[in-house]
Amino acid sequence: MTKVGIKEIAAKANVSTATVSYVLNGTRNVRPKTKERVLKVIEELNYRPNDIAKSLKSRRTNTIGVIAEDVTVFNVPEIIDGINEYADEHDLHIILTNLRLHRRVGHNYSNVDAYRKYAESAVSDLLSKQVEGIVYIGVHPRDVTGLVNTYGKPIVYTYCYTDQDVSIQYNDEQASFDAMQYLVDRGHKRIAIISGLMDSTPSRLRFNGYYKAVTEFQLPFNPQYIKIGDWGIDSGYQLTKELLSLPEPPTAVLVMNDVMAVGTLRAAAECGFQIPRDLSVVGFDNREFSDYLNPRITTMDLPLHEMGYSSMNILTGLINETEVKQEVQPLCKLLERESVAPPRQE
Amino acid sequence: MTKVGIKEIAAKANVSTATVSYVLNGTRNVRPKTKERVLKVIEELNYRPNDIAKSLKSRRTNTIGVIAEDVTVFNVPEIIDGINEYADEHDLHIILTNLRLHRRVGHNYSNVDAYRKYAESAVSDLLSKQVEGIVYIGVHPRDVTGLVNTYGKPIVYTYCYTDQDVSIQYNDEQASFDAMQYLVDRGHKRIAIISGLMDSTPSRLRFNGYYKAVTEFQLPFNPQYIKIGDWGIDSGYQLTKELLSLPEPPTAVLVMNDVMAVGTLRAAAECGFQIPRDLSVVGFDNREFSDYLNPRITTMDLPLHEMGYSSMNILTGLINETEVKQEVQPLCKLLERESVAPPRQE
DNA sequence: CGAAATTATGAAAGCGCATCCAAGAATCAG
DNA sequence: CTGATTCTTGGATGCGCTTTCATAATTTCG
Repeated sequence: MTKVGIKEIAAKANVSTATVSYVLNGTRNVRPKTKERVLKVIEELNYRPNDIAKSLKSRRTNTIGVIAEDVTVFNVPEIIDGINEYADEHDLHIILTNLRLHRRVGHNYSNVDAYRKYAESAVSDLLSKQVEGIVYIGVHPRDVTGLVNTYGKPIVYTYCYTDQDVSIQYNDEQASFDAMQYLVDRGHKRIAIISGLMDSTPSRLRFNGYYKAVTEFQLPFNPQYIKIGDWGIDSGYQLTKELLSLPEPPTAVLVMNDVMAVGTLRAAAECGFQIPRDLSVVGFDNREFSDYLNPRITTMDLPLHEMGYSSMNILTGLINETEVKQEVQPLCKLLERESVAPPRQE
Repeated sequence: MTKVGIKEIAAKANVSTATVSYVLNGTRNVRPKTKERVLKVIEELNYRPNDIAKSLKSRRTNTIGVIAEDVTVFNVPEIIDGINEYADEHDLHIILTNLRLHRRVGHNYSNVDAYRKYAESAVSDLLSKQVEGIVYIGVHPRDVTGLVNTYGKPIVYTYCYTDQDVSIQYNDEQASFDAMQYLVDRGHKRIAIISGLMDSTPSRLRFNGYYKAVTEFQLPFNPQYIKIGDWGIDSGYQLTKELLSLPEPPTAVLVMNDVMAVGTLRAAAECGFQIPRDLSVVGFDNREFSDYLNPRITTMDLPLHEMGYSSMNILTGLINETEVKQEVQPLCKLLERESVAPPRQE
């Protein structure tokens, strides 16, 4: 099985290498007879074009670099899947770089400097590989402004915020507002919120959505209904306990991720609050387990697939310098399940 | 920002392109003075080597193709992470192809022919990209013998079985036996099993482990304790109900995945069985949610990361034709949590 | 039927780099 | 100081392909 190239094909088919190239790529008209002859030899010799050589000459690799901060984090695979769908449709290849931040710098991603070196080295490798653009997938929707220099190659960030480059992120504020509206529609007025850490942009945006709803729907604004968690299960548990021991506990709580909502469920059970009868709960993220809990949690589904797909769409626009499409911000969608009911009559 | 190559460097540093190449790769001694001069120009011109050209000439791409049947399935990201760890350590790159079987052929992967074309096209693309080897990640640990022809390039399968090529899979039988041993050690004798579909190799292997334990520990063998589920939550629910309505219900049940175990929990709650007091449960897979349930499920953790890492290790051995290492079969590890207790005195 | 228009093919250059072959510069032994 | 030895550098080739420029084959049509 010796290496067979365009040259061998040409020789055996009695044509020039140019002709072989033309039939291979359909770049130029070739007489049907000649074409057939070449094709036959290609078949016989089981020829497979060498994309490396092709790329060197044509200066196109049809390859996109994808940098994921950590593929093991729940949101990432679905985003990658969206990227893949686009790639399949457009005959693009994906080189995946997994920064493995989780393992390398732990869970504190707030200090961008701590992992910039990994990101930069990843970008550098990708540029050497001649990718035509880069998609950067964060694991927390936080601010990564000025993270890496791509030396002119287009880059699109997703699942994180940046103001120097393009970034695709769902509408956090809207999602939060929508959840509130859903609760209000069912008659709730005393609605608490368990937020994530406030150093995170989406926490602030989601809080904005909450506050906007409070104002717009003229809900009672009770500072004690506002709790700041740390995204972890224990803080959900702890803060829910605080909420439920209030003289006038809320009838519903908006929890900024499903993990904390698990804590909420536990706390409610311990305090003798039945969900949703005594307390309605809306989560965020639509984690798989939210459907396995008892009750099944009503939660905000994130448009992850769309974010991946859309990132690629924008990116290829940048690459080909075609008309920059109007970016439509992907929207979250509330998944109705069992953790919300109207408030009890008092 | 015009393209700068080795040639421009050479010109500006007053050396030949050969010399530049030598300092770049350290392939040959270069006088420190010359070296420094070249390095300085490289710095100044912000030169970045072109891996495409490099690969064409050197005939090495340092690139491994990874084919995942579906990246959104729970086991895959962790395997990829293991692959990445190895790749990082050995300066290898990963081209990821996501077959997206989930979306393209639904959940029935038993008919290999249904998706062979996708696999073959993926392999073909990867070979054109001149990958040095391929890792194939299944989503069900099933038999994929003879799936694709790689035309001589090494391929390693993981999370699936094949007997024509190398495949890395954890020891299913052992895992099942270990779980049984754990239960027996705590005093259980009447142990039921809820298996997955029997068309799957691991189901059979795990059943073997169960049966081996029954024999070895001289447990009562009750055919009614053997239930065949379909991996889904409902079947776990249904079969547990059947188990619990037996005249002499089991004191423990080994459930072949955590999803079905969720059904077990629900059924037990409905039947007034308290877990673990009235029924001990051991799951499989260590899904994230198994730690969020009430009680937290004791489950078999799969060595996914190790499988990825190990696959790469074996694969690079194949590529470099070094001594083929003795394959050590990765082992599952029981995660003790709250769903197992000694049986009640009767 | 023959010249012009059209279509099909080839020869060769070169993408950016690694590396072989040879030669020049520096160093050393005596 | 000279020839032998070692260290350092360059010229040139080619990896497998695309593409330009030029030429040959075929068709069109007056």
